[in-house]
Amino acid sequence: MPSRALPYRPHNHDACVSQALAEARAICQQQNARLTPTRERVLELIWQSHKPLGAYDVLAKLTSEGHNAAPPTVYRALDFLQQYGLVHRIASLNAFTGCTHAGEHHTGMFLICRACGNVLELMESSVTTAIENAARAEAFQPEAITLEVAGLCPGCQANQHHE
Amino acid sequence: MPSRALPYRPHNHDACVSQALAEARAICQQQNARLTPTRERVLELIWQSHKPLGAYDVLAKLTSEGHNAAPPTVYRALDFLQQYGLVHRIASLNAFTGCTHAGEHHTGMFLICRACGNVLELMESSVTTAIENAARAEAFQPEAITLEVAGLCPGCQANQHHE
DNA sequence: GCAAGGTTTGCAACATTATAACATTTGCAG
DNA sequence: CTGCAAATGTTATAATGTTGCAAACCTTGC
Ligand SMILES: [Zn+2]
Ligand SMILES: [Zn+2]
Ligand SMILES: [Zn+2]
Ligand SMILES: [Zn+2]
Repeated sequence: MPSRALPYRPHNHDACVSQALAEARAICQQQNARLTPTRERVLELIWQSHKPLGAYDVLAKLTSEGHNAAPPTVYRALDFLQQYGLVHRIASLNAFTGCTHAGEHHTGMFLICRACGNVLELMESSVTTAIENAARAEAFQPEAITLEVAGLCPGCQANQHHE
Repeated sequence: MPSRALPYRPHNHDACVSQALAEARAICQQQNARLTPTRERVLELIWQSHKPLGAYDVLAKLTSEGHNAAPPTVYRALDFLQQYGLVHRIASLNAFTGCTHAGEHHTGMFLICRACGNVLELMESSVTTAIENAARAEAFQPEAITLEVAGLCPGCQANQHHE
């Protein structure tokens, strides 16, 4: 499996997209889930960049393509994609981003640049473990972790100096 | 400063509220911020329990008290309270909860019980540090951390067995 | 093939959460 | 008192997400 490019720097993003789509098709086939045209198109739209997309942004792109879509169309597709671990919802942005570790059963940690909007998803099992241990120390049984870090990506830190 | 009770178990919650209000008054006085009646009342309403309250829940309580309130009334008060670290917004719930470490300059970690809805705010500097280090390892400059853990609190884990 | 049953989609309406814009009032300093 | 900034009232609207039901569509067993 090819490694992922960093979202911040220019890269062959078409490769990101095609890799994500290929993985999605494989995962769905393996799990007997139907990656219907609408669902696949929504996934592809979300992967158009590394900036999370709002549900209504997706909706607008669909309708501009002539697709006869309404909010439930998008939310249902997003629900499906989340269920199979193909996209993540970023709670602090009310937006969705393609999962860069699909099929790996993980807890994502998201680095969100407040300047350029790009998101990098990390999979830091040590952080996840530390969080779970802190929860269990309070006798709390953790099930789902939302971990989102806002700040400045490397590129946007550099740009700060010029202003 | 008295220590905080765990939200899950029965406790003298009036003490939680009065402590929170006293701390809020002290913090605002110290910072020359005006804890106006509306703002103080909103803070008190949020502290009515350890379950986060939606902005419109607060609004409903205000109007039911005869207060002539509209959405901006509540959101402005909440903005103020957040700014001075007196309440936190829980992104995964679109709701607000009283800060149990007001004035301590911290990053909260929230344990959210999906069964009873209570929230416990932890201040785990080791977790925070681990997160920041993971971010910096990617040359990312972290500024704000959203860390919310959904699961089952001790009480609700026990109740699961009886069903 | 084809009927039955479950899944997916279309569609309309609605619910919830949050903000914008502008007028008015209030508190405070000079 | 006067003038200014901060806070609030008021109306409208934007942005995000859900419900309910009917139609279209697979798939599976016969
Ligand atoms: Zn890319
Ligand atoms: Zn950036
Ligand atoms: Zn309490
Ligand atoms: Zn609970």
